[in-house]
Formats: sequence, structure tokens, C-alpha cells
Amino acid sequence: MFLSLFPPKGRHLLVRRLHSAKQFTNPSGEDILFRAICTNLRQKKWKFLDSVLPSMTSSTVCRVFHEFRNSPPVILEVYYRIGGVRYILDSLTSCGIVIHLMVNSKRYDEALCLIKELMIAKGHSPLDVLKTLLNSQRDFDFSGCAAFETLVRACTDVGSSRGAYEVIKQLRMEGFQVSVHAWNNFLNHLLKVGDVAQFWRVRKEMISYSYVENVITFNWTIYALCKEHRVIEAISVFYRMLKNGIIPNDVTLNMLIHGACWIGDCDMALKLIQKIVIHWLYKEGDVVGASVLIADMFKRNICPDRYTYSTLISGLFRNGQINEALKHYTYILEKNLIEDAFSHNIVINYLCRTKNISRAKQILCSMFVRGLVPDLGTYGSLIDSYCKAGDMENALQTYNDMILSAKKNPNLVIFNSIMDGICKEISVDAGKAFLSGMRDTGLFDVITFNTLLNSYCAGGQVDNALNLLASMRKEGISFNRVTFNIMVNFFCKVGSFQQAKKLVNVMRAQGINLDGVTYATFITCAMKERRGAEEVIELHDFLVLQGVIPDTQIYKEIIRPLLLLQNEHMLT
DNA sequence: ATAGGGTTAG
Repeated sequence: MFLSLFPPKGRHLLVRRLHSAKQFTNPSGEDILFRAICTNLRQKKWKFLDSVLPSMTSSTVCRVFHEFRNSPPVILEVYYRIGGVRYILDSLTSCGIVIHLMVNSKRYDEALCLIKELMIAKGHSPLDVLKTLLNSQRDFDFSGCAAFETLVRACTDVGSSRGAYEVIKQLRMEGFQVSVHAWNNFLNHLLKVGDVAQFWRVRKEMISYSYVENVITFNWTIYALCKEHRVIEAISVFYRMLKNGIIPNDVTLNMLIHGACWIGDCDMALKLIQKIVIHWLYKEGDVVGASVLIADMFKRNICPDRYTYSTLISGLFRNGQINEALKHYTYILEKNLIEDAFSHNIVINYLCRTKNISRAKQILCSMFVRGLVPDLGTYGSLIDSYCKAGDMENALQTYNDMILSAKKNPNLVIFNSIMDGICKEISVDAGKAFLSGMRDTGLFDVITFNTLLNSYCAGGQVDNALNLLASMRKEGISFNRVTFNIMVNFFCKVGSFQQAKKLVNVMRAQGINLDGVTYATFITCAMKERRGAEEVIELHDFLVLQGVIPDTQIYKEIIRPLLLLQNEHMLT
């Protein structure tokens, strides 16, 4: 088999030389191998690679890539034949070439994978990878920003907001213009991880570079304002959008409805639904060419859809307008406007949150009756509420029903719910075993680890907690705010406020902002520890200086009285 | 590309 791969002439000699190349990794051996590979590749004799694979080092691969740098198909073929990442991971140059080629041939997922491996398995920083990509772009005449933008995406995928930002900044310094698309993706990521403050900074920066916002940018802006309950401003952004000649779409409309529900103005939401988005525009009178735009929206069939109604119902529940919510739910049931499980899930989830699991189960049954298949969200809500109620038996029963009767495979969220239930209701060791099962399925994330970490901390198992943190790092799972909050809580609870403060510094250095939970953790622990007023206030000052917005309730109930007391003291 | 439900921390 080995022999048939060689050209007949001189076959014997080549095999012998190859054989010695295998045994003695001297430079000439590698040279012979390299030349043999090149000759065979030029003749498109791919199978030759398979046979010499055991003798190929990453430096040979790198030389081959360099040799064929102007023949992308050859390099990609070699890359796949040698089995992908592991043979080239040691050589940043090879990786740079392959990433560019993958992106140019629109194999984004594979490029993403390779970049992530470089960062996770090899520990290269995002800026290291960028440098490599810039070098190979220069050395091999690649063009465009697509490879760099894939790197940004890889950073956000592994949870490194800071890495993504650094890459974008560095690219700017190198004179590259990242696309609006890439900025939008990054903005989306910041909203996803809940870093609204950073969202605003990045958006401002993007505009300061005179990027033209498109409909997606505007939609994210409206969404961010709605999330912060700044609906009036969201509406004014909507107007600005019209003025800029950017036609809002159904997503824009649904986001505004979302915002209206958040501030409890469901009437406004309803009006938006009835598209009264016209009367109202004319009344404001400041919209140039509104009629044209609105006519266009009509043409594009922007009307209430499944998102609209589920957004509204969910908003009503959140505002405590239960009857209103149920009224709309019944309405869409009667009118047969429901196409999927979503609206049912919202009701089920409300019932679960209010510990009405039996009624939630009734809705599940009614879904079957209506011929509507419950989805993972339906089961997820039920399973989680059983777990939270400490009823692992029913949680696992529902889990089995889902798999056996509904033939649905659990997803990450459901695994995480069960993980939490197991840790809290069974044992942390059982949780650890469950994690290894999750690892086997490839479904685990930072939440999974946080859940187990929290259990270790709650049980005072410091060594296990630290080991878990180390393995997170090894597997490329970035710590998030919750990870830090768990550790801060641990240190505060054992009275090591100094350690907890050190952690806060690490958080800040990693670009993770503190939040109300961090604040509440410090202050409530200090109170429980019966620390003196002076120390508690000092902690408060420290946190405020770190940029945290104090939790309103804690500030009112604890800090303000302490400050008043201190003032009185100073006066007397 | 973007929007609705379900997972971790006080």
C-alpha cells in the first residue's frame, strides 16, 4: 500500500530515505520528506500525505504551506487530510495562513474553531492572534477585514469582551476599517452579557469614527434604551431613524413594544400594535416624509406577529397585570394566532415562578390537546421549577418524559437547571459527576461551572473550588461577573474582605464591571459579621470608587442610616 | 446579522 503511492522510478531509494527520515529527525531527513510531499502535492497525489503523516512535524507542515501559499485549494486539502488543527497549532504562521484561507472560502465556523483553539489550548492572547493574522495578510497578500472580524467573533464567543475590544482598537490603529456588521455584532454581544454601560461607550466610539448606523445598529440602540426603561428616548431614536431615512422593520416595532411594556405602559404597547407607530407620527409633526416610510412599512407587511404578542403578554405578567395578560393569552388562543409554544411558555413560566406548578402542568396538557408540541422552553420551565422547589423526583420524571415521550434532547439550559438542582438537593459530588456527563455531551458553559463552584464555596470546599477555577481556565471558559461574585461572596463570608477586594481589582483589570450583587454581597456580609460602621462605610466608598451603582434597597436601609449616625456623632 | 420563554451570584 505504501509502495503504490510512489512513482515507479527510484521508488526503492525514496522509501529507504523516508524510512531513515522517520528514524532520525535530522534536517536532511526533513528536507527529503518536504520535497517528496511537494512533488506529490503538485501532482495532486493527496494520498501520499496519509502515508507520511507519522513523520510530519509541524515545521514541515509550515514549510509546505509556505511553498503552496499561492494555491489555496492545495493548502486546505492538506489541512483537512492531515486531520486539521492539531498538526498546525504549534505554528502560528501556518494557522494565520489557514485562517485567512478559510475565511476567504467562507468556512467561517472552521476558522472560528481554529482561532478558539489558538487562544484556549495554546493560550495565545487575542492580540497575539491578530498580530499573526496581520503578518500573514502582509506576507501572503490576503485582503479585507473578514479574518480579523472572525477573530472578534471568536473573542466574544469565548466570553472575552475585552479581547474583542482590544482587537477592534488595534485594527483601527493599524489603519483598518472594521465593518458596521462587526461593530453591530460586538454591540449585540455586550447587550447579551448585560454590559449596557460598555454598550453605550462602544456605540459612541463607533459613531465618533463616523460610521453610518444601519437598521441593525438602530434596533440595538432602541433595545438597549428599552432595557434601561428609557422608552421615551427609545422613541426619539426611532424618529431619528426615520429622519435618517432608515426604514424601521418589524423587529424595531417589537423592541418598542418591549420597552413600552417594561415601563408598564401596556396601552402604548397596544397602540403600537394597532399601528396607531401613523397617527402618532403625524401628531408629532416632525417626521419628514413619514407617510412614505409608513407606506413602505405596510408594503413590507409589518404587522403584529408572534413576537409582538408574546412580548406584550410577558410584559403584562412582569408588571403584575395578570388578568390583562391572561386576557390577551385567551384572545390569541381563540383567534388561533399561536403558531408555536412561546406564548404558552410565558404563561407556564409565570405560573412556575409563582409556585403554581400544577396549573402550569395543566397548560402543558392543554398544549397536547391543541396539537401543539411543547418545546425545550416548556420543559425547561417545568424542570427548573421542580428543581427549585426541591422536588428532584418530579424534575427528573419531567426530564424523562421530555426525552422518552416528546423525543426531545435536553439542551444546555435544561442541563444547567438540573445541575443546580443536583448540587443543592442531592450533593455537590453528584453535581461533579453530572458535570463529567455534561462534558461528554460537549454541552457545558460558564453557568455550569459557576453552579458547581457556588456549591463548593457554600460547602467550604476551597481546594475543590480553586481546582475548578483552574480547569475553567484550561478549557477556555472565561470567568464572568457571576463567577467573581461567587468568589467575592465566599471571601466575604469567611471574613476575608481584603481578599474579596483583591478580587474586585482582578475583575476590573479584566474589564468586568461590578454590579448591584457585588455591592450587596460586600455590605450584607459586613453587617452579618458585625463590622463597625466605619468599616462598612469604607467598603461602600471603595465599591463606589470602583464604579458600582449601589443597590438601592441596601443603600437606603443600611448605608444611609449609618452615614446619618456618623454625622450626628461628628456634630456632638 | 437584530426581537419573545427557560439556567448561575446577594
